[in-house]
Amino acid sequence: MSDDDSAVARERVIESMEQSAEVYGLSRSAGRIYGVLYFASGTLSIPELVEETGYAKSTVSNVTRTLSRIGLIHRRSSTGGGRRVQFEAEREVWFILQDVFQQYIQREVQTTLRTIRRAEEQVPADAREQEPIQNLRETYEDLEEIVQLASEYSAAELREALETYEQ
Amino acid sequence: MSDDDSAVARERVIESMEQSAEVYGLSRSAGRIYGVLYFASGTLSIPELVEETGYAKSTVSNVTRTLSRIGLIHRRSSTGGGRRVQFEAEREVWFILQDVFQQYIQREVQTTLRTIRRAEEQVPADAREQEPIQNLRETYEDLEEIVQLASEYSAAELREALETYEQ
DNA sequence: CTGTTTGTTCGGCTCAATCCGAACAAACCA
DNA sequence: TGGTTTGTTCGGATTGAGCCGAACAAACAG
Repeated sequence: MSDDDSAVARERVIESMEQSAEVYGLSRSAGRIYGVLYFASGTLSIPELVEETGYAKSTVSNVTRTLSRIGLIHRRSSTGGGRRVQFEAEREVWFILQDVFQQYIQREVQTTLRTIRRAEEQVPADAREQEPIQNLRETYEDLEEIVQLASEYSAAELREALETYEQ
Repeated sequence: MSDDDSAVARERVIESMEQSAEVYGLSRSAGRIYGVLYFASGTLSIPELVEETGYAKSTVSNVTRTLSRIGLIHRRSSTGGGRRVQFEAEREVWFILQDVFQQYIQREVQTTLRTIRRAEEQVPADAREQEPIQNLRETYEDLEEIVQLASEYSAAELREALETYEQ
C-alpha cells in the first residue's frame, strides 16, 4: 500500500464532499476546503489552504468565513502564537446535520406553517379551497414535530428510535 | 370575506411554495406551477398553465416535464377526451418528501458510503487518516438506516416513533 | 387536404454565482 | 522605521441556470 493509493482514496472522499456541498447549497470550493481541513492532522491557515487547494487567497478567505458562520469549520484564533488565523474542521458530521436541521429546515417548515395557518383563517370554512390547505397544514404540523425531535437526538438514538418502533 | 382575500391567501401559500422549491433545488417557476396545480379544482393543460402563471409556453413545457419526472405532478394523458395533456398536482406532500428521501438523499448517502468504504480499504490500518474516516463511515451507516426507515413510514408514524421513544 | 391548436426543441438573452487578481489594511519582524 | 506576511475587500471575467420567442412537429377539425 503506497502513499499514492492513500492520497487517491482521500481525494475521492474529498470529491464526494464537494458533491455533498452542492446538495446543501454550498459551492464546490466549500466542499473541498472542508474536506482538506477534515483530513488535516491539526489546524490550517489560509496560506496553507491556498497551497493545498489551489484556490486564490480571496476565495479561501470568503469560503472560510461562510463555513465558519454555518459551523462546518471553527476559527481557532490562536492570537497567542502568531497572527495567523487557524481553521479546524468540525468532524462530528451529525452535529453539522443537526445544525442544518435547526437553522434551515426547521425555519423553512415554520415559516411555511405560519403562512398556511394565516391562509386558513382567511379562507371561509365553506370554500372549496379549505380542504387541500387543511391537509397541507396537518402534514406540516407533523413535519415540524419530526424535525424538532430529530434535531435533538444523536444519530444512533434516532436510528434506535426508528428501528424499535412497531406499529 | 371577499374573493380577493381568498385569492391573496392562496397567492401567499403559492409564494411559499416558490421558496420551498428553491430549497429542494428546483426553480421558482416550478414552485409556482406546482402551487397553481395544487389549488386547481381539477387538472390543467399547458395553455391553461400559461394563462394562470404568465410563463412562456416553452417554460411551462420544460417545467412540467421536470415536475412529472420527480413525481410532484402527474401527467393525465387523457387521450380519450382531447389531445390536450392534463396535469394534476400530487397533493400528498408526504409522498413527495418520501420520494425526495428515496431518490436523492438515499442515493447521496449510499454513494458517499461506498466511497468511504473504498477509501477505508485502501488506507492501511496503522495510518493516521484511519480514525476520522472510520468515524465518518459510522455516521453514514446510521444515516443510511435512518433514511431507509424514515422513507417507509407515514408522517404520523414517524412522528409517533420519535415521540414515544425513550432513552 | 388545409388550417388551427397543442406541445417540444432550439438558440439567445439576462442575471446571479463563483472565482480570480489587484488593491488595500493590519500585524509582525528585523 | 521599512519590509514582509497575512487577511479582507473590491471590480471584473467566466460560467451556468432560467426564461423567452421562434421554429418545428404532431394531432385534430372543418
